[in-house]
Amino acid sequence: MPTTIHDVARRLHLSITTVSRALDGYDDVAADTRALVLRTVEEMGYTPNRAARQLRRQRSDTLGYILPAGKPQFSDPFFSEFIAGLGDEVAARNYELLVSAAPADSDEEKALYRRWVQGGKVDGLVITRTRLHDWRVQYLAGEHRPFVSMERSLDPVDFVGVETDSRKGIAQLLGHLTSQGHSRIGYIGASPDLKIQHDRLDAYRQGLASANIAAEAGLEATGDLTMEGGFRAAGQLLSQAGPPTAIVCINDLTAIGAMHAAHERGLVVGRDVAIAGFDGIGDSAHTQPPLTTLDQPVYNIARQLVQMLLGLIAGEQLSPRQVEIQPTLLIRASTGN
Amino acid sequence: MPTTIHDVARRLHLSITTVSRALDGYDDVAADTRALVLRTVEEMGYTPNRAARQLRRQRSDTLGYILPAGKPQFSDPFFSEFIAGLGDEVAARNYELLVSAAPADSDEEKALYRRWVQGGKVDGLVITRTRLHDWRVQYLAGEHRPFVSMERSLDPVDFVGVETDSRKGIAQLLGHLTSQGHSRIGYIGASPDLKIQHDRLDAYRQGLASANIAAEAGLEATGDLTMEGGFRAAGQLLSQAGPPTAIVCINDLTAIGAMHAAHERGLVVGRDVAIAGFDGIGDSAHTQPPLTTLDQPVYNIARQLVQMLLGLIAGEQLSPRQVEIQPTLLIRASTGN
DNA sequence: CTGAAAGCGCTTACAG
DNA sequence: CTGAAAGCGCTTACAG
Repeated sequence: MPTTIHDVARRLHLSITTVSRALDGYDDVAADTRALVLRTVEEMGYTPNRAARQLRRQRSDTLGYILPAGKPQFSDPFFSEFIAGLGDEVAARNYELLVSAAPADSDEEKALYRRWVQGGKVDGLVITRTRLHDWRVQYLAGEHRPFVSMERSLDPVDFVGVETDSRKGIAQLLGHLTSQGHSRIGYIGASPDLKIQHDRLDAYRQGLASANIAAEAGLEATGDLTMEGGFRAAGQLLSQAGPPTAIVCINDLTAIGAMHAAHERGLVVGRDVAIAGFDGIGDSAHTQPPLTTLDQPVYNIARQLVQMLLGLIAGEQLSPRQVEIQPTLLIRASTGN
Repeated sequence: MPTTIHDVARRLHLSITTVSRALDGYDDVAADTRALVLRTVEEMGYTPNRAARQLRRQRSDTLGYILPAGKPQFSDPFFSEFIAGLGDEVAARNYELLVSAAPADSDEEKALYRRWVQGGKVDGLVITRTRLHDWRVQYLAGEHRPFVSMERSLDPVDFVGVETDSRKGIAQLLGHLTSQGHSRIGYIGASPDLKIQHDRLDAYRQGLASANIAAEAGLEATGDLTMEGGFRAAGQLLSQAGPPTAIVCINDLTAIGAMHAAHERGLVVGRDVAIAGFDGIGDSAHTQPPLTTLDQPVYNIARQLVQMLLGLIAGEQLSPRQVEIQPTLLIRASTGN
């Protein structure tokens, strides 16, 4: 049986009230008493029972994050870094992080969100891979539950969170590619429901337009944010008549898969075909050749999201409520020298 | 304010006792009453408050997992896959998974374990990256708190968990390398505190011995399970006089870093130098060249660990209490054709 | 088959 | 400066 506050109080011939107040730093406790309590608590290895505290305080001191998808997408290093950021910031603020996984827009996902919110498991939630019309956003806003999101959906909701500006970064990347002489530039995206697909495809088309290059439907392919998806989509692009000489990918995993497809066809990436990604995952520096990518500070974004969410929970007036991040173009050998 | 059991009971003119019993599937509730309760609960979107249930039942229905290390190691895909396995199995069993991260053997790590155990946050814990003498193991055993581990420590404790047999796999790998004509075979490991380092270095030496190759201290290097560490250690091995023609690495990340170091020296991996890893992370199939590795079914190991842990918590007699896993040698281009 | 009551371990007005 | 008491929302013996 773990030690309870009663055990501590009994040992010291104090009331549990005093013990509790001494621990929580109230200033109406005698300095001697507080010191005694702290010492004894340390000695006895007492930690307040979280469930009791939570029930009484009507909050859980826990944030929730539900990863999109089961196994495949999970292993995107993007998420490892993201969770690391969430975990570190949460720990620094004495909160806990509850993590689970469910396929995007599935019944499991809905059940999980409902259980966590209605069961009071979490005080707030972090959302990623936001969809254009996102059930989660509408639900959480409707329940008046604090949440922050990476990327906004189109739902008419007052968002708090971080948004990556794909537009400028991709324009910059296309500038780099056209300056290298590329004019047949393809794009591999993902499901049209995703906000990032919406933004990045749009940015790609705009970038072509401002370089006076006509868009071609045959140069746009669809993956699923995984290496496998990138591999397949690049296979299609590269095996058609008039293949692209450069491919812009929605994320790094897609790009790594695309590189693999190019290699398989005997193409030398960086010489015969240029390939670029988005995210700047750690592995992107270690591929062969190293991958040109639009680097997002994922770890720091995660920490910032936690800070914003805790601010929301504390009822602070945040400003700004939306932080815009500019990705950094890292030019590496996969798009020539 | 979320709906409580009182709201449901009031609406139905029933007692909270009956509502609770109907929901929990007790068989002494009239079929009609149960149906009514279930329907109403669905309608009102009621979910029992977890903190209250937990406090009353004296258990949390939550398992805990604390990742080793802060940022760097975290991004090992090994852990993403591992957490995915934990998450999926936990969800299937209606448990929750609490995840945090702390550097191995640090004060933060100790504080976290103590907080979770003593505060009743978790009913049981999963341990990985077990050290030869592991504080966590001793602590949890001393507190009689259920836990399972991947790899056993040398502590005199009755372990439940999964153990990968490095020996046979590495023997097999060395057989493969010597059959390719290699006799100068190096090894890149990690901290000697780690059980896997202990096992794999030992297996490497034994494998050399049984091939009648004398061990050379100069062919053994130390990394830290990251690409960076592998890169540095391989740099040392390859820049000495009489460099190895093959390198066995403690894990895949180390191997990927080592491949990078070889490339940088103008060596063609698979032709000029053979490099092999351990883990079989997804990326290992997509490196250039693809990486020979000892594949562990990480995702399934994680699921199995959860099953074992839930068995322990339920007080079942497990058999076997230790499952031994044989890794599968995947021969790919990084060790020749 | 249903309900009244106790109690899990805390925190926090309130009284002195 | 300290303590007695209420109550957070459940589950579960117990009584009928």
